[in-house]
Amino acid sequence: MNVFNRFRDEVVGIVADMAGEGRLPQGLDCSRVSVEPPREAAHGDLTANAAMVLAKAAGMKPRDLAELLAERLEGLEGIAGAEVAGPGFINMRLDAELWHGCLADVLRTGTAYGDSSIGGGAPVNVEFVSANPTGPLHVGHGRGAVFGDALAALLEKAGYDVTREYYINDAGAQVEVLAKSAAARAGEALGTGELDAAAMEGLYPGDYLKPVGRKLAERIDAARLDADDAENLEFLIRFATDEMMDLIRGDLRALGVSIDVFTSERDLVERGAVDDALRFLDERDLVYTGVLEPPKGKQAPEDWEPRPQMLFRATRFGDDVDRPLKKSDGTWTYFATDIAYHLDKYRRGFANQIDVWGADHGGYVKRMRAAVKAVSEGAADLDVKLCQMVKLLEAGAPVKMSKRAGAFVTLTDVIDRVGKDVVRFIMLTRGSDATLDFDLAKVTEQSRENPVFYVQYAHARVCSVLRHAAEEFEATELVPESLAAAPLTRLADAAEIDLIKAMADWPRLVESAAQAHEPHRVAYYLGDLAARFHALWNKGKDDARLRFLLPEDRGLTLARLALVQGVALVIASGLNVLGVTPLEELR
RNA sequence: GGCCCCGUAGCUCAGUCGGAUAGAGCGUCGGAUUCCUAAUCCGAAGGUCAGAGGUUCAAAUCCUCUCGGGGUCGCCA
Repeated sequence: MNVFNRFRDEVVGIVADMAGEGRLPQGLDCSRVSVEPPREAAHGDLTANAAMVLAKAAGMKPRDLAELLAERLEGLEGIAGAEVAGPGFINMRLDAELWHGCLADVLRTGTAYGDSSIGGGAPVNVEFVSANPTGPLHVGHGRGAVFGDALAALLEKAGYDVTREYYINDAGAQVEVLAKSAAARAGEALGTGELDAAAMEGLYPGDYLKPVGRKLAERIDAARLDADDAENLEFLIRFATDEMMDLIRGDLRALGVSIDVFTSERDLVERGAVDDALRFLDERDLVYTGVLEPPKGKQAPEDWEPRPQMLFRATRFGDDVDRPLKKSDGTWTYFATDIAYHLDKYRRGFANQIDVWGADHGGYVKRMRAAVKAVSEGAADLDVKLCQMVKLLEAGAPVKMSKRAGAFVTLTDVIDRVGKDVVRFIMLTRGSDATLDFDLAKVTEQSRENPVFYVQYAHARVCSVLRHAAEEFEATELVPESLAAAPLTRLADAAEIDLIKAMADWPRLVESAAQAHEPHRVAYYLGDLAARFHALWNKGKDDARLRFLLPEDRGLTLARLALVQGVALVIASGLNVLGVTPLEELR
């Protein structure tokens, strides 16, 4: 348990004890009581808001209640002092030994430090990427992939049972276009000559389909390339989407993302999942035939005509209008199959669902949440995380992406250029709902400006110190388990204790970032921890007594090695969540 | 017109289930290197948290309205 939760329990316990003694009312609601590090270091190590939160119900002035609680807290083991401040905060200082204990805990726990049980093993489904199987992933997909994967890892660290899922949109018109494009490329391979832009009009023009066409040409004869034949089309779609999914799986592998479950829209439709879902809704009177108002935009679509449609009563679940389930040609809308898909996820045991989408899908959030409420009868919750655009830059100038020529910058282009670790870290240096500038030149710079480097450098510096130490100490003395037994009480400088406090904050950060579904907080935390470490390092330049390696004092040296090893472990623990490999050396 | 996201230092952005004197990097100015990687660090200056009301012990954070930027709006996914 982390130090903050531990003392929160103490505070709540004291309130209960005093209620038992009749000094406070029974049954006070302590759910809003928190124990946190104060914003100002001068206010001590911990601060509790209990007195302010409980004052009204207790019928006391906040400061009077705070005094009562502070008196009891002061007597607790590990607390060096407790005083009332401001409107009724209880500020506590902790014994240095308690912080030394935290460091020993880090060293014994290793990169598992920060693991939490708040998830309680509850299943969570994180659906992300879900790019159409019509081509390689581009940079925007990459952001969703990194975000989803890191969020999944964060939730795992917080104790959830996470499934990473990819929804393959292989049933719409776009895969027919793909099939025809692949057939055209196969024809090209069979000797009809190179296709120009005009010949690819309305098809996917990218070069990535040329090898698919060649492969297709080797498998079948020209007669089967006629996509107007339904049976042929069926085959071509299967073939081409399988090829595209291989391509995408390769892209994801290059990014270090591994998906647990791929679900095919086509399979869902074929096994009747959409009919099932719609029957389910219909039985509850949530489907009806009606006519929608035209959109009130300044330009109503020219071909708009009022038409009776099958609609879902999304307005009953907080949406603004009811939503269509069938297109005019009688096939299901994307929304209808997506309802079936989310019902399928719910029936597989996921009452906790997270979807990661691009920001251009923002208009669908309400209806999808409405649908999840409907098909689970209120039992499931869907959180949709929208990832904003990535602006790709080259030394400050926008990188041109020509979609028309099919020559857009792919995710693998970027990974090849800067490496998967850099891509992953940079993608997580902003909240998902902020647009992200990704400068190809800057992200590989070795400077303070580059957060990836800055954090990696801190880790590498620790490794460098340990390499130097290996000249004076046995390898067995330097492993974390041995360092946990070093004379840690000799760590007495305020900057050293501050560094431990920063480490002690990691478990708390894991929990809050996981609950907020915000993995970028991990990247910021690591930047902060790295900064504190670099600062301490430089103090050793001003004052040689603060250096980590002191030839004349083996005990203190071991204590400091324990300290820096702890930093490296926490950084590694955080980088593991982000899916970034901690480096032992920078060149 | 409806809905969603955003508006915080000159720039790029953190901080938002309400907490004390609002933070970081860059940029500007001034410093630190016979030394465990100066690839780093220390200090200074820089704010009407878009604006106006409201809720309360307490608002950048919650509510309402206004302004500004972006996204989106049946038969694309």
